[in-house]
Amino acid sequence: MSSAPATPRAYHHGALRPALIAAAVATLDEVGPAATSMRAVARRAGVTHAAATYHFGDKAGLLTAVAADGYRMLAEELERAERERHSFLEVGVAYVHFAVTHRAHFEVMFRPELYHRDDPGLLAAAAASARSLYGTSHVEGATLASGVAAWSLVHGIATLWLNGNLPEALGDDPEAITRVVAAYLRPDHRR
Amino acid sequence: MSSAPATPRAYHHGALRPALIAAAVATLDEVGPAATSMRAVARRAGVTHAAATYHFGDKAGLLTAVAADGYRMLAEELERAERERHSFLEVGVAYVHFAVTHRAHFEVMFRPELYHRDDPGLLAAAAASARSLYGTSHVEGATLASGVAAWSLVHGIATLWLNGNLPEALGDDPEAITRVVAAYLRPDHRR
DNA sequence: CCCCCGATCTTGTCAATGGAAAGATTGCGG
DNA sequence: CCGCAATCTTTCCATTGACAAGATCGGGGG
Repeated sequence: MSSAPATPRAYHHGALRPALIAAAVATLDEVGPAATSMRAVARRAGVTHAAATYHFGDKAGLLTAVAADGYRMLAEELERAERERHSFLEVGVAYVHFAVTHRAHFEVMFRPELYHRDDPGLLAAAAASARSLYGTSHVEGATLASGVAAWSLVHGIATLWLNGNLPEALGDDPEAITRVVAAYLRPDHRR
Repeated sequence: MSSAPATPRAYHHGALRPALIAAAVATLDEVGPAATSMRAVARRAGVTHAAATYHFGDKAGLLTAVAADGYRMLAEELERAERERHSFLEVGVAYVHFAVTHRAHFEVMFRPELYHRDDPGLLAAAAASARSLYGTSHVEGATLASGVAAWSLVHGIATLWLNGNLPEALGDDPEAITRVVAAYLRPDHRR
């Protein structure tokens, strides 16, 4: 009866690909992108590093999958914020919230030298995120610039926060900081 | 007479430390921080990898020197912009200009996991940069938040530009983009 | 004047890494 | 039921960062 343990550890894992991605995210969260190695990720997933190479080609391929997942999740969170809060500011807050709660994904996403920029799946996911950020209207000129201003502001807050570069006097809640700091954007571009 | 060639290549280099830093910056500019190795930097400087280890302790030590140089140069450029242009906006433009023209320094500076954050020389240089950014007045509350807003905005523009994430419709001049985008900051916090 | 000592740089070694090649194992379709 | 392709392992190689030990140089004290 007990011929099949809880984790069969069969020769064929069955779902190694997502398991490796999860292991990569966990490792990235613990030691950061620089110190994350294919072998450590594979060890965490219980396989050899060559198994990871088989599924993703190379290290950049693995991180490409992580980045694509990140863009998908970001698009979803931004859309939900837009849908539920109906506020441009709260979309920005959601952006910072994503960066802080999904640090591994976020850091990989904005370090293009780590992954394959031309991956089709990644490009599609990134485009979806951009749509959520700028809104559904692909406008030019002033509206585009205002969207970039809002994105740059929250992106700056997120990266500076993650690197520990924001003054301590602002407190330790990045979302609250976003609300305070974003107040210095001109309000006339909000919906 | 010709016993001393142009570059003596003596056993003692004479100024290996700054030469290694320059080689590191050149390598960083060419292949990025991830692919920069101690050995490649040492090769470029014409010495063995162990020579670099002797002068900087480890790889993080070398990058600490690069980051400290970067903070010193940034502080200088920001102060000059403030002195010559008398405009808060132009200080932000100078920030983006620094990031684009000193990409190697900038990328290392804001990747703290790459260097020794507690290095005294680095801390001093970073503090000088922060002073130039926020102005000489160390105020709290609203003024601090407005300074962080301006910093976050230009930092976001700089990092997004360096990663190629800004829409192409904005053009290819990051300083011009900064002037356009920064217009969406409330003007009441400028001097 | 000369030698010694410390600063500087090299050689050699080691474990870990990414990648590639080749082989082992498995399960599925014909 | 069998062959075959997908999946995973083993093995190997060049490179890297770090460390230890040795070689070389230069300047100051005797």
